[in-house]
Amino acid sequence: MSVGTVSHVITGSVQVSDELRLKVRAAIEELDYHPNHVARSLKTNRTRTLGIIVPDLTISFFPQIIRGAETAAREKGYSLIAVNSTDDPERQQELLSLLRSQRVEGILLIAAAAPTPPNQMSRVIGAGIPVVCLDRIPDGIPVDSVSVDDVSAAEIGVGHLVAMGYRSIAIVTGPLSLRNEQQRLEGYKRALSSSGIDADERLVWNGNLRTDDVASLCRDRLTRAAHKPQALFCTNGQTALGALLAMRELGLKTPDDIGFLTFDELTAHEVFTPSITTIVQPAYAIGYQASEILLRRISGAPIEGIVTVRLPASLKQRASSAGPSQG
Amino acid sequence: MSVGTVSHVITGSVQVSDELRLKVRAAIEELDYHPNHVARSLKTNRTRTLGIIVPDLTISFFPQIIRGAETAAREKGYSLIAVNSTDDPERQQELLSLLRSQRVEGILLIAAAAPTPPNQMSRVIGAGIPVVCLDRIPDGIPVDSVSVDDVSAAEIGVGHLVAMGYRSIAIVTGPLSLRNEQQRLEGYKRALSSSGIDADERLVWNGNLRTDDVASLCRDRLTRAAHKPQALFCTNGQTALGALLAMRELGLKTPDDIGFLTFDELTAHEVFTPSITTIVQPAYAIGYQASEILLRRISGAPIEGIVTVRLPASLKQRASSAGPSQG
DNA sequence: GTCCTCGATTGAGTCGTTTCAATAAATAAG
DNA sequence: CTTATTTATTGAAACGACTCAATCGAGGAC
Repeated sequence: MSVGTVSHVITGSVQVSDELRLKVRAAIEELDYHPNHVARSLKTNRTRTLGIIVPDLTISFFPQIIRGAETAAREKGYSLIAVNSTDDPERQQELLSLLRSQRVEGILLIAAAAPTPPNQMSRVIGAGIPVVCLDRIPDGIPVDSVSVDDVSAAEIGVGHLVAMGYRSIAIVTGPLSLRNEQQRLEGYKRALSSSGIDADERLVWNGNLRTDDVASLCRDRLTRAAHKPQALFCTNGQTALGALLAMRELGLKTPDDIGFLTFDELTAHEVFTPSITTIVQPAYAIGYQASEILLRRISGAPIEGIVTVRLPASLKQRASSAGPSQG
Repeated sequence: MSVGTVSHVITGSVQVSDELRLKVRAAIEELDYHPNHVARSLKTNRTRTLGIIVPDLTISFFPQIIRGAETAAREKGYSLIAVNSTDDPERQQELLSLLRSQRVEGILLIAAAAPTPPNQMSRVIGAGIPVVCLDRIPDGIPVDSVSVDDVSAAEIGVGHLVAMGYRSIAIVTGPLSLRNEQQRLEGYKRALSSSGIDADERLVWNGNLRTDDVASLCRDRLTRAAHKPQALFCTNGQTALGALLAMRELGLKTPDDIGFLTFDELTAHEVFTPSITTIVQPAYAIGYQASEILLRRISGAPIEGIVTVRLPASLKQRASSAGPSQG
C-alpha cells in the first residue's frame, strides 16, 4: 500500500484491486484522514474554487445571488468563497489580489459602486483568470456579464404606475455612476414618454446608497408642495428605505397619500409599510447563470465573443400602487 | 536574486539589502506576480483562513454575524470563507470535511437546526481544529460558544409587554430542538411568573422555521376566539413572518387588535407593518467575539476551560407594543 | 517451460514556497 | 594584515499529493 496507491483510490483515476481499495478505505476511516487540498492544488494547479466579491453581504439581494452561484458551483464540484468589498474599490483591489493568490479558478464580481479603475479588472482578465460581472456591469470593459434588464424592468414598473393612473411620478435614484441606475432612469423616461407624459427634471431625485441622505433628500423634495408627485419610484432597496422613512416622518401614507414602487424587497421593520409593489430581480438565477458561464470559461469550452445575459425582472403588484386618490 | 531572496523580501522575515529589495519589488510589479498561497500553505502548514458554516445566508441575521467575524479575522490577517449548510446536518458534515481538507485553521459553526450528531463535532475538535459555536449552541459538547443571553432577552421582552398592560401573551416558538428556542420559552415563562401571571399552556404555540407552517398554526389558533391572546411574542424572524402573515389574512392589526413583539428584524415587504417592537441581537458582536476567541485558540494562547460568552440583547421599542386597546 | 500481454502496484520527480545551513562579503578587533 | 564577527545571499531540502514511467505478477498462447 504505497502513497501512490492511496492517491489512486481517492481520485479514482486508476484501477485498484478490490482488496487494496478496501484496505485503503478502512485506513482512511480509521485515521480520520482528510486529503490535503492544499497539496493537491499545488500539484494539479487546480483549486476547484471560485471567488465572489460582493459589495455588502448584509443587503439581502447579494446573499441570494451567492446562493445561486454556490449551487451552480457545487453541481460541478466547485466551492465558492464569498468576500465583502464594502463598496470600496481599493478593498476590491485587495480582494482580487487575495483571490488570485488563493488561486481561485474564476471570479464573480459585483463591482463596487464607485467606479472600478479600468486596469484593475483588465489585469485579472489579462492574467487568464476568467471573470464574470454580475448585477453591476462596469463600462467599457469587455467581460461576460449577467444582470437584470434594467431598462425594461424600470419601464414595466413605471408603466404599471401610469396604468394605475399616476401621472406625476418622481424617481429616486442611487448614484448615477452605476450603469444600473442610469438604465433604470432611462427605463423610467421611456415609460413616461411612451405614455405621452412630459418628463419633468424636477422629479428626478438623484440620491446615493446611504439611507439617511436619501431620506433627507426626499423630505426636502416632498415638502415643496408645488411639485409634490403622485407617486415615487425608487431604483433600489436602499433608496426605498430612505424614501419610506421620509414619508413616515412627513405622515404620508401609501397608497392613500402617495403611490409607491421600488426595485428590490427590503428589510423594513423600522418603516411604516402597507404592502409595497416591487420590481423583483431574479437574484438566485443571476448568481446561478453567472456561475455557469464562469465554469464554462474555466473548462475551456469555446465560446465566441462575450456573453451578455439580461434576465427579466418581475413585477410584484401589491397595495402601494393602487392608484392615486381622487381629487 | 535567488528564489530564496524573493521569499525574504515578500515575508520580510529576513533582512535584505535595499538594492536587492527594490529590484525584487520592481520585478514583482513588472510581472504582476502574485505569491502562490497554495504553495506557501503547504510549506508552512498555515492557511491563515477561518471557515464559518451558517444555516442560511439569506436570513439577514447570519450575514451580520459573518461581517463581524470577517472583520475580526481581517484584523489579524486572516480571511474567512463562508459556506451554507441549508440547515441540513448531513451537508454540515460534508462542509466540515471540506473545510478540514482545505486546512482552515479554525471553524465557526452555527449549527443546523436539526440536532447535530455529537461525534460530528467531537471528531473535528479531537483532530485539534479549534471550533467556536455561535448562536445555536449544541447540547452536551464542551466547546467555546458565543450567543445572546436568550433567557433574559426573552424575559426582558415579555416583561415589557406585561409592563405595557398585556396579560395574555402567546408565544410562537421555532423548533424546540434548538436550545435557543427552549431558553426563549424559559424566559417567557419567567417573565410571566415574576409578574404573577399564570402560564397557560394553550398560549404556547410550538412552530418551526417554515413560514407557511407557522402562518397556518397562527391562523388556526387566532381564530379560536376563546383563547385569543392580547399579544403575540415570536421567538425569531421566521416565526414572526408567519405570524404577521396570519394576522394580515385575519385582518388583525397591531397594536390596535393585538400586541406584537419579536426577536430579530426581518425582511417584510409582504406583510402589513406598523413599526414592530423587536428584541435585537448584537449579531455583529457575536461574530466578532467568536472570531476573536477562535483566533486566540489558534494562536495557542493558554485559556483555561471553555469560553462561554452570553451577550445582552436590546429591546427596540416601537409601535406594536403600545398596549392593549381598552375593553 | 518460455515468452508475451495486460493490469495492478510502486517509486521518483514535481508543483512554488519557506527555511536552514552554508557560503560570501563586509566590517570590526587585535 | 590576519582573524574573528556580523550581515547578506544562496542553494537545497521539505511540505503532501499527483502522475508518469517502470516494475511486478498472473495468466494465456505456443
